[in-house]
Amino acid sequence: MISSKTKYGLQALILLAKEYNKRPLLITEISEKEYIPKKFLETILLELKNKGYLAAKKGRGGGYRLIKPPNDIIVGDVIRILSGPLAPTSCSSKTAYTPCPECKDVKKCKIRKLMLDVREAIADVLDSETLADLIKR
Amino acid sequence: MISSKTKYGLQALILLAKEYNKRPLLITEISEKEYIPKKFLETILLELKNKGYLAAKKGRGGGYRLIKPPNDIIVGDVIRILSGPLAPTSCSSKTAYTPCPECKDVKKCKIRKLMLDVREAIADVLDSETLADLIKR
DNA sequence: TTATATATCTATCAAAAAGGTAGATAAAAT
DNA sequence: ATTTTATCTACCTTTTTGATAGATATATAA
Repeated sequence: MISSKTKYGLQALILLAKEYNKRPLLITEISEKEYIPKKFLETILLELKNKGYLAAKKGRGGGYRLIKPPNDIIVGDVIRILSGPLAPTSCSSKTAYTPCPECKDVKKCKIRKLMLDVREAIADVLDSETLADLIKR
Repeated sequence: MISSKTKYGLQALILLAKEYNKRPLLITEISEKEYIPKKFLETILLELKNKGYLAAKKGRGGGYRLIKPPNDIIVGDVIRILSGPLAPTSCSSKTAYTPCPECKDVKKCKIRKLMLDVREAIADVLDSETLADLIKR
């Protein structure tokens, strides 16, 4: 299951993508439209800003906007930021590989082999989907 | 990420599958071979028994054994028992569908549509893999 | 320059889930 | 009867999730 945080982040990005190159959106605005707790949303947007996805402007006429065009934003990357690696186990992660502490022989582990397949299946979907694709669905 | 519980359960089932139609395995035995905390493993094996996957026998010469042959056991089903639905959101689950509480229109939700694809990708892998396949990897 | 509108920072907090453990009890075999 | 095993009852601790309150910094407009 993805966390509420991740879902909220995607919902916000979808709204922001629709206003790309138009006007910035306020935290309050996004919060109300999507029924996302405002203070929680604050922390999510801040994180996405710190990771280089959003620009923020304070004061009247301020708010958040997307930095990159929606078709340059890979959904898989957004989810990695908000939820961590896509892989079902750390030993099957490409971006954050670590072997299980008690694993006798990583190369022979049947569960890992299966999870590598699962990871690939998930990544195939999420890494070929941009924010622009998502909106068009 | 799958939980330790799920990983432990799969490890135990793999051992049990290798002894299918031979001898029952003791909790202690599985626990020691796979470095699984014994008391925790107890609860996992009990759950798999209650779901119809294992038979248990008390007393000397007892232990746990698989009820069904390894190629009749679908890994996806085992994971559903130990971790819950495969889908990334409840609104994208086939076996445990519930809409998000604040969702305006489930049919139009872009995130859900994406997650349905992810769910399918995961299920394609896990529901076509039996315990027998897993061991052969 | 002051007021107002906005994002940002600091510091917590509560609830739920994950990951266990202790110790008594029941049942089967010898 | 004794031993060996699973099972049940009842907790417990740590981590993660999902927040909230309140002060502060910064930008704009009057």
